[in-house]
Amino acid sequence: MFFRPSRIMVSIMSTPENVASHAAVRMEDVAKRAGVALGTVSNVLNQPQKVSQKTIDKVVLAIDELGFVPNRAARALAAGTSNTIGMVIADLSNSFFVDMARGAERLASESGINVVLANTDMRRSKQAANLNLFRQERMAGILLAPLPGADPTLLTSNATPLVFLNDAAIVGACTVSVDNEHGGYLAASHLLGLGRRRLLFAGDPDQAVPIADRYRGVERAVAEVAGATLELARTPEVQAENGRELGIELTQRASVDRPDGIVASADLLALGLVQIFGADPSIRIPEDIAITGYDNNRAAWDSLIPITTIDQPGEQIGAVAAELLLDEIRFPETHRHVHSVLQPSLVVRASTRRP
Amino acid sequence: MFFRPSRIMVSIMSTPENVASHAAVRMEDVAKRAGVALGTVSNVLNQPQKVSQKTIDKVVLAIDELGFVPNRAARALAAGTSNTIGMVIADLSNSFFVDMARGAERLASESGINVVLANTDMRRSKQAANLNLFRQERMAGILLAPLPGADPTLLTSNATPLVFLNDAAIVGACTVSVDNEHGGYLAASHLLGLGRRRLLFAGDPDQAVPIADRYRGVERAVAEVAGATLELARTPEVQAENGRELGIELTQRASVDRPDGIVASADLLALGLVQIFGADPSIRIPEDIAITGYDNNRAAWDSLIPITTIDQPGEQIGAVAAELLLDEIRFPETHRHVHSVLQPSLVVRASTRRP
DNA sequence: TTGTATGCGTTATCAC
DNA sequence: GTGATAACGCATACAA
Repeated sequence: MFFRPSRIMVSIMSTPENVASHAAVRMEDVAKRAGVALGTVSNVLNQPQKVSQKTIDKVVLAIDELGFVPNRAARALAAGTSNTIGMVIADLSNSFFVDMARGAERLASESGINVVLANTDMRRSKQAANLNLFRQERMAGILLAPLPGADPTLLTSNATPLVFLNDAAIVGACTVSVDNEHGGYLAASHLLGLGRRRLLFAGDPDQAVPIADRYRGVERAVAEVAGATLELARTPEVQAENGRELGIELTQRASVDRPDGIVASADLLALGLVQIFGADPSIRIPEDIAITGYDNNRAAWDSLIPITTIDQPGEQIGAVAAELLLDEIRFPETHRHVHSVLQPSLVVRASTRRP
Repeated sequence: MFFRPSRIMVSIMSTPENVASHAAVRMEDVAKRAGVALGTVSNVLNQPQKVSQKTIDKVVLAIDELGFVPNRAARALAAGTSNTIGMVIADLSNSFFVDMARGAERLASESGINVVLANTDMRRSKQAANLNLFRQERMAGILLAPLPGADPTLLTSNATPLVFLNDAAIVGACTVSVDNEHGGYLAASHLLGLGRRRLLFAGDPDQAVPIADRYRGVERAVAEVAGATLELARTPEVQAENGRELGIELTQRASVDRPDGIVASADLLALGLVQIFGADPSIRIPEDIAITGYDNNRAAWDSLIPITTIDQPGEQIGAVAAELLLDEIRFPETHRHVHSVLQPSLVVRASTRRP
C-alpha cells in the first residue's frame, strides 16, 4: 500500500559517492591499520585500563580514519550479554507513558545502559510482537507498561528479566505502580478541607481499574467527614466532551441540588466541566463549585482557569522500574521481586482555591 | 542515584522457580528434540515453503515444548542483515512525532519489518548516542526526526541507510517534510475567503524556521487580496499563556484597531486567544475575530470553542519516510534520494465559522 | 530432506 | 602488550 500525498514535490538527486565504504570495516582492519593485535583493539573498546595510553591513541586514530563502527550483534553473541534494555509502552500518545520512558532512560544512562522503545499503540498483537522482538534481540532486560488487563502469558519466557510498570496485579515479577486509591483520597480530602460537603465523582469506576481505585479513595475520604455526601456521575469516557455534557446537566439543576465539589477522574473531564461552568455567569469557580482533575496533563494548566489536579509520578515510575530491572540483571540469584507503589501528589490551582 | 518515593510499599516475594531454564535453548536442541537436522529448523523459521507441513509441525511442537526463542543477534550476524529499523525522534512529548512513528510502524509492518524507537528528548548528545546505537546494532535502516538545525555530521557514516523526517534542508539523503509555507497560506486564505481583511499573525518568525515559513505563506495570501493588511505580533513562545497575554493586549485596543482574523502559529497560542476573547462579552468569535491555530493538537478540538487549524500529516510523513527507507534498503544501487514535501490541510471548526 | 562444514565479527583465554 | 584460537547461535551452501 503506497502513500501518495495529494501534492508531492520530488527532486531527483544523484546518489552520493561512497567516499569510504564503511560497510565492511572490522576490528581486524583497525588492528592492522594501527599495527596492533585484534585483541588489543577489543580491549581498547571494553577494558581501556588494560591498555597503555599510547596504544589507545593509535587505535582510536585508526578507528576514526577507517570509520569503524563496532558490531553489537557480534558483540552480544560473543559476550552473551547486551547492554541495552527494551521498553514496551502501551500508548505513546499518552504523555504519562512518555514520562516513564524519560525516567527509565535517565536512570539507565547513569549505568551506561541504553533504552530503546516500542509502541504497543493499544493493540494486543503489537504488545506480544514487541515483547517477542526484544526477547529475540536478547535485550539485557525489558520494561513493560502493559495494556489494561493483566495477562500472565506475558511472562511465559522467563529468560529475559522483566519489570511491569503501572500494573500491580502481577506476580512472579517486579512491578511499579502508583497508588490510585490514595490519589482519589488526596483530591477528595482537599475539597473536604476547603469546607465542601456535597461531593461528586465524575467517571465510571466499572470502566477501568485505576478509576475504581480512585473512587474508593474518594469514598474513604468522604466517610471520614461527618455530614459529607458523595454522588457518582458515570460518564461514558473521560474526554473533555463528556465533561461538558455532565457540566450542562449540572447547570440545569437547582443550585441547592448541585455539588459544591467535584472530583473528576481525569483532567480532560475536569476541563470540560470548567469550560461549561466558566461560561455560566451564575456559577463561580471555585466559590460555588470547586473542581479537581487527575493526571496533571497540560490540559489542566492550559485551562483558562487552571485546574487543581493529582500529579502522577511518571518519571519516578520509570526510574524505579529501571532500578529494579538493573538489580535483577546484575544479581539474578540474590534478586527478590518487589512490588513498589509510588504516591501521587496534589497540585493546587485556581479551580479549587483563589490564588 | 537511588529513587526513594516518599512512601513506598514493598512486598518481598520469592523468586520464581526456573520451571524451564530457557536461557540456553538453541536451534540444535530444537533439531534434536524434533528429530530433524539443524538446517531444517532454520528453514522452518525462514523459508517454510521449502519444508513439508509434517516436518513443520514437528519442529513447531519442539519449539513450543522447549520454549525456544531464536537469537536475532546470531541471525543478524550470520545473515548479515537485520529486519528492524531504528527511529530516532527529537521529542516524544510532541504528539506530532508520535504520529510519525505510528505511520512508519504501520508501513514497515506491512513488510514484516519492526520499528524500534529512541527518544532524543531534545538533547543533542542523546541524538548522537542513539544514532550510534542503531548503527552499531546494524539496523537495516534509520529514520531520523532530527533536532532543529541541520547537522551534516549526522551523515558521517554512510553504511546504514538514513531518511530524515520533518527536515528538508539535507542533501545526500532522502527527506520527508511538510510544506509550512502552504500551511500558512491555507490558514490566511481561509480567513480572507471569509471576508476578513485585517489579519494578524501571532508568533515569531525569527524563532524557528517552520514559523518563518508559515508567516511567508500568510504574507503571500494577503498580498493576493486587495485591501487586505497583515500585522505581526511576535510572542516569546507559542504556549497558551502567550496567547492569553496577546489576547488581553488586543482586547484593550479600540475595536476598529483590532484584527478581524488571526493566524496563530500554534494551537496553544490560538487556545489562549480564544480563552480571552471567549470570556469577553464584547467580542464574538468568529463574528468579530476569527482565529486559526496550527498543528491540530487535541488542544484545538478540546477548546470550548473548537479551533480551526492546520493539520500536519504526521502519520503520512512517517509512512512515506519508511517507504523511501525500504526502497533504499532493498535496492541500494538503483535507489535515488528524493525530497518529498507533503501538504498540510485545513480543518475548519467553530473559531472561524459558525456550524 | 539430511548431515556437515564454513563463516559472520567479537569476546575471552591461552601461552608467549 | 602480542598472536592464535575456541566459542557464541545461526544462515547458507553443499553433497549425499
